[in-house]
Amino acid sequence: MGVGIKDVARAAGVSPATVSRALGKGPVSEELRALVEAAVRSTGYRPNLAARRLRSQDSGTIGLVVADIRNPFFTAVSRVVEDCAYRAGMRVILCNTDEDPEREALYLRLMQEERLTGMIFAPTRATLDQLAHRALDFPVVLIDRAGPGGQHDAVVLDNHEAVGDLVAHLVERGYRRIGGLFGNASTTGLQRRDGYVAAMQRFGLQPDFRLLAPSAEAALQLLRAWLADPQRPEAIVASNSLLLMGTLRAAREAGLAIPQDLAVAGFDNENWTELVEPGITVIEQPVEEIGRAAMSLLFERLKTPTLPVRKLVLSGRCVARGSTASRTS
Amino acid sequence: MGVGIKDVARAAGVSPATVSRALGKGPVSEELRALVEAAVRSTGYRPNLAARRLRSQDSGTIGLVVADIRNPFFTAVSRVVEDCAYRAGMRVILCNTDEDPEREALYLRLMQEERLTGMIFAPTRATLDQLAHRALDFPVVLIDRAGPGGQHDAVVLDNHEAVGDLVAHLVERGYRRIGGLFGNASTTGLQRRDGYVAAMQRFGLQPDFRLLAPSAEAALQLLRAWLADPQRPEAIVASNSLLLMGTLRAAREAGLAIPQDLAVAGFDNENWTELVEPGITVIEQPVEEIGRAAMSLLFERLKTPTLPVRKLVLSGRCVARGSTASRTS
DNA sequence: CTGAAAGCGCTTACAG
DNA sequence: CTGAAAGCGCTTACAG
Repeated sequence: MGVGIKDVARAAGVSPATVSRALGKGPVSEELRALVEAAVRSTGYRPNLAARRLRSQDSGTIGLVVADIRNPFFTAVSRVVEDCAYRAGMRVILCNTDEDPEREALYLRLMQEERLTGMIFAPTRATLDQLAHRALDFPVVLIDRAGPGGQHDAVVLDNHEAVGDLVAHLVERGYRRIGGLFGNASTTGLQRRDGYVAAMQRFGLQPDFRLLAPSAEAALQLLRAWLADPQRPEAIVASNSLLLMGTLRAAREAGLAIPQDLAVAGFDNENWTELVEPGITVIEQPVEEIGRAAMSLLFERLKTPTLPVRKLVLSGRCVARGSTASRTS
Repeated sequence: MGVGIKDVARAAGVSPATVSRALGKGPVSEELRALVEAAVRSTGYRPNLAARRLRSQDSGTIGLVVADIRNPFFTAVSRVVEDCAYRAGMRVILCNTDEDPEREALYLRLMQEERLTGMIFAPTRATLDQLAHRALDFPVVLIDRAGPGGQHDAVVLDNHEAVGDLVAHLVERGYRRIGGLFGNASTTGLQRRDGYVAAMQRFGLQPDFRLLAPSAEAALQLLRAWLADPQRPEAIVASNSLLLMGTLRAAREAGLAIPQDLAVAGFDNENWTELVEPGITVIEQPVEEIGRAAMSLLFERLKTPTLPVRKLVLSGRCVARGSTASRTS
């Protein structure tokens, strides 16, 4: 079963080569093109992409490798990436690594076997370091996480600036003991930690932070102890939406009123941060732009492989809400 | 560039056929297998999946076609589906239709060109109706949406029961004028509408519902008028998390206290429904089980194509929260 | 513009 | 168990 290009050729009374050209960009006379199109319709022919990819040596496939599609940041980015890809006639293949370097290595192998056209990757620190040594057969654009310098194009948030905005915002409103919660698996968490420390020192304040697994549960556990401390922070800055959610849960559990007993600020302008009362002050990332920019960098790299490495650093937007209202006590 | 199976064969001193067998499940002696494995390592060989797929006539690819990956229900299901697929050595290719029948048709064609092994599909009503006529070359498992009978395996929520639980819950707590908000693009919205009407009649109450586009914005707009009506409902049941979010926004905007001025209940146990105050009463769907069951049905269908059509109807769980506390007035 | 022929990189009957 | 050969369904130089 399965009608192939030869069946179409026979039905149209032309050669398989002509069918191929009529379907692609090859030069064909209008008459033959019409014959072929009619034959395609009458036979119900559908090209076999595996054959096309093998022969043309072009998989037309973008790999998108992220920590977890359920992280809303990656959900949003993936939607943009897929729209861009389909519009360009390409497929995307998505992998969730759960921040596990072994799974990252596994999927990198898989991506090679797919003979990817290009990849968009949010690596863990461990893999980011190795990426320099490792030769991939396709261009890579890093998103969300990238080291200094680097051999790959990247589009990231200005983490230093963003967390600085958050700290400044809190200081302005009278908070001094500002604690930080940062993910320990990605460069992003560490960059935000660095930005936090720098900002605190700029204000002459004592940094006080914790690195932890980037999950709501981990944050909740850690904060149970931290918030019980008499020297507990007046405010918490959380470096992603999962940690932020854990922070909110912990505050509720401890019976702390926000912001009177504990101010809260974090990253990612999720729906719930607005719906909760009081609303949570967050840094909104330009997710759409991040996705589009990553695809643009990739396409430009494919067109001109000799381009110098480019790193796009985008600014977040501080959305101030009730969770960081001025300290009145 | 690119080392192929022939290069490995030469390095190992065996035939390409033997390399292929050693890498696959073919019968090979232990000695030759070891030679091949060493050669694979020394050459850095990675199989070309396009070639393998073409030759073996097995794409090893699952299509997952949903309305929008940003809908948390689909986000969660997609994660489960991908885990199952990768564990079985298969790839998944994801498409977002935005409930647009034209895009659904486009992606169905694409899936045929990919020579899918199988597909998991959440269709709109329009496409669901056509699916009966249309011959696909691969098995399809419907999720979230399915008609009565049907020629495809399916796993869906017991919508009738779930919405009945919600209505009963509200009635028990003293609400009578219970309005309904249902999506108009999917069978799910209509089934929940039907369940709502049936439940209201069972309690001798007057159904009062609206069908609308399944978006928070549409719900917000519609409710601006509805909630201004002096005969406005005492409670709103919303048929998915987007409509529910719009409902909450509208209530806030209108200055209505929940549940005193307006009780609210809906579908999908999103994080925010718990974090908001009061918490929102919702039907929790067994998303993990839905994803796993869909993959199981698909794999069993592939193994035994003659199996009778199976439709799995799973029950939701009613999570009662403050948004539907007993009516005190 | 068109066709005949070669070949992309594998797997799989077919012999042995 | 192993190898030589054919072929999956296309595209693309190569001639004309």
